[in-house]
Amino acid sequence: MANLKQIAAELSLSVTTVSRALKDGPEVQPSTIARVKEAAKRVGYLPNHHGRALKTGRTLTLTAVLPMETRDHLSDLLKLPLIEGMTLAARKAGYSLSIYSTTPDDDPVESVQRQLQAHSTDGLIITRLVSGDPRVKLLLDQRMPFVAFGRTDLDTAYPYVDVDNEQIAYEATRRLMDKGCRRIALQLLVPEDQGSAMRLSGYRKAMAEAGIPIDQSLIGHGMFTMESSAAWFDRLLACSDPPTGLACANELGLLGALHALGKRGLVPGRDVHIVTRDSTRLAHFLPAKIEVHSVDMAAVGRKLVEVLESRIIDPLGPVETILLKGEFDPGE
Amino acid sequence: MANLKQIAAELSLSVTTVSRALKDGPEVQPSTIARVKEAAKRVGYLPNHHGRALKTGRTLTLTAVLPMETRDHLSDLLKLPLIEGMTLAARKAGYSLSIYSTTPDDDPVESVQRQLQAHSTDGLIITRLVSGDPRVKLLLDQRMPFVAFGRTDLDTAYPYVDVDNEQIAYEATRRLMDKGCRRIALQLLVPEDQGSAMRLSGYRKAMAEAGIPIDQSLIGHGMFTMESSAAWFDRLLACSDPPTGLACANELGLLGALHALGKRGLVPGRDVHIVTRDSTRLAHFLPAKIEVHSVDMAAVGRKLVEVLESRIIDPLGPVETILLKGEFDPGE
DNA sequence: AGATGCAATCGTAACGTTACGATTATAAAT
DNA sequence: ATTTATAATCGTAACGTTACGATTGCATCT
Repeated sequence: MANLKQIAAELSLSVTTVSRALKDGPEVQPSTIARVKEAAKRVGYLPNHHGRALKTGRTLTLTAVLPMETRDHLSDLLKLPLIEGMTLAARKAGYSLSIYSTTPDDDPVESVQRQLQAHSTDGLIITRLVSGDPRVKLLLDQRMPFVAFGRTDLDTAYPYVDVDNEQIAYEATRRLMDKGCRRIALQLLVPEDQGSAMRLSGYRKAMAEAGIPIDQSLIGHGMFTMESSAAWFDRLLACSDPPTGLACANELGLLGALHALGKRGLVPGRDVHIVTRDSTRLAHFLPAKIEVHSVDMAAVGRKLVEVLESRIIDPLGPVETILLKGEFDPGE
Repeated sequence: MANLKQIAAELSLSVTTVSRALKDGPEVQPSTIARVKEAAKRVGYLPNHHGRALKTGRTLTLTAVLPMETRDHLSDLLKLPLIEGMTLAARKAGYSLSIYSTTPDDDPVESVQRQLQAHSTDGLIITRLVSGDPRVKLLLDQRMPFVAFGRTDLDTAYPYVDVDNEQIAYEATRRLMDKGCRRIALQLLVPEDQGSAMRLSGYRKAMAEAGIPIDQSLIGHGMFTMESSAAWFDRLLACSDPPTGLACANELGLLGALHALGKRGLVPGRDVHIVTRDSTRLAHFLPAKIEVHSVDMAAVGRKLVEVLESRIIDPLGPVETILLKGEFDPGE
């Protein structure tokens, strides 16, 4: 296979000059640069990744640690555009992207540690942060460039990309108000989760602006199945003053809501208005009229790589944090 | 960071001996091996990927070339378990997996070529083979270990993993017959596609066994949207002797069929029986009674890696080809 | 003429690893 | 006591690259 040595021999140059010529070194004569580049192209030279990595310490590889969702495959819908966004952005920046899938019984800290020590990556993308995530501290300590998808409750600054849950919930609530709803149900996932807290805050803000008092019974937590979701919405619709606007937490929540409505013969878009999150695909195929507020996951992937890249280039630079806004899908 | 040199210095041994001890070389005294391993563990030694790759020529990296589906995001459902299967199997075998996403305007041959020449991977997984796929020839010529997901019409032998479309269509047809259907509609994607040809063959076989003549009007091609799919099924249902069994090509096809049925007030499972492919998720959430015949994509991913691995270990060994069967999802 | 500066190129060493032949020490055989 | 075999360890080179100081040639200035 072609390498610098061969090109050097062929042109009676030193390896050094060839190396420099290929990166347009200012010390090399323009005519020599041209000759070298021509020869490199002719013999199909591509730099050897490992020789370079060994010498420079840069691997031109990024690694994304992604948890496998064996339990809830619906949320996977979001993961694929994320992967696509990351891989393409990485490629554009000259990196290749390695995917490290973790199973539920993998120790997340250990999986990060292994990546660190094998020196096989220039930067890490971590996802699914937990409260006080130990990986953040570990990576900061070791000075391994990284970026997190999501925030957690740490007082140290670290680079992350996250979805602006507050804005999303605010806009969803406002949209339901625009449809005339005043009693609006908000479905959340885990109350202790940072994202859910932000969503609640956005909801509260919209309600306060409209001068509508908060009814705690319209705020629900912890529905992870369609069944439990349906049961909750069913209970709400059964009460004396039922909600006329529903903000679903995700796709499962939407299906639960539809189920509950169907049971009572209520029609979405007429009797009740629904806004849901990140369910473009499903909502698109359902006959019901549903508004979808979603985040461009491919953009999240791109941003993750961009932040990580700038982190690698300048590890001591300002800590970038990015919040991505959601948008309503255009109506049909 | 810990390396062989440091361990050697600490134990007053040569780098060679340490290197050998860590791989249980028979030339090293057992007591020395123990000492070395203890020291390695203590200082947190992990072999440097690039030093090793440079010396041995093996990178311990596999690369999967995956096309991005900007057009039809539904089929993506199948890709995520595929990725998960591949990454986990790769990890188990001591490899890391790199994802190379290609956009529709990437030249597939060039993308493979780049991987080849950068010497940055031990093996390639290629997908979406086209008729007479030039990549197969290229990779065989260059002796780069690879495995394909899917078959194509080449007379040269090459390793692949594929889905047994013939068996799947056969079983789907049989299942509909078991429900009492005799007029069975078969929806296919692209007629010139190898997979569709095999499906047709499986359908024909089942029909022949049951002594039912083939009605060409019940075999449909090339529906890539829900709308066109709905239109086709609608036309079928409108005719004088409509089908009572529908075999849908994929999720879009299923949605089209349901749409057509709903329009005429027909109920799946009562008036018409439906079998569809790889739509577990969607079918699970729809109220309609639908049978789903699906292939375990995580298993496909695992098999791809396993075949590729054995290819790397023994490039001149027998060419493995694997056909994976589909299965009906268990009823509720 | 000799010194000075600059442009262009070269040579050596190093990154961390492994392959392989050389070397030493120890025990067994003559 | 000398040879021979064996076990254990060492030293050197190499994989392909890049960093850096050294070297060469040539024009310019005093």
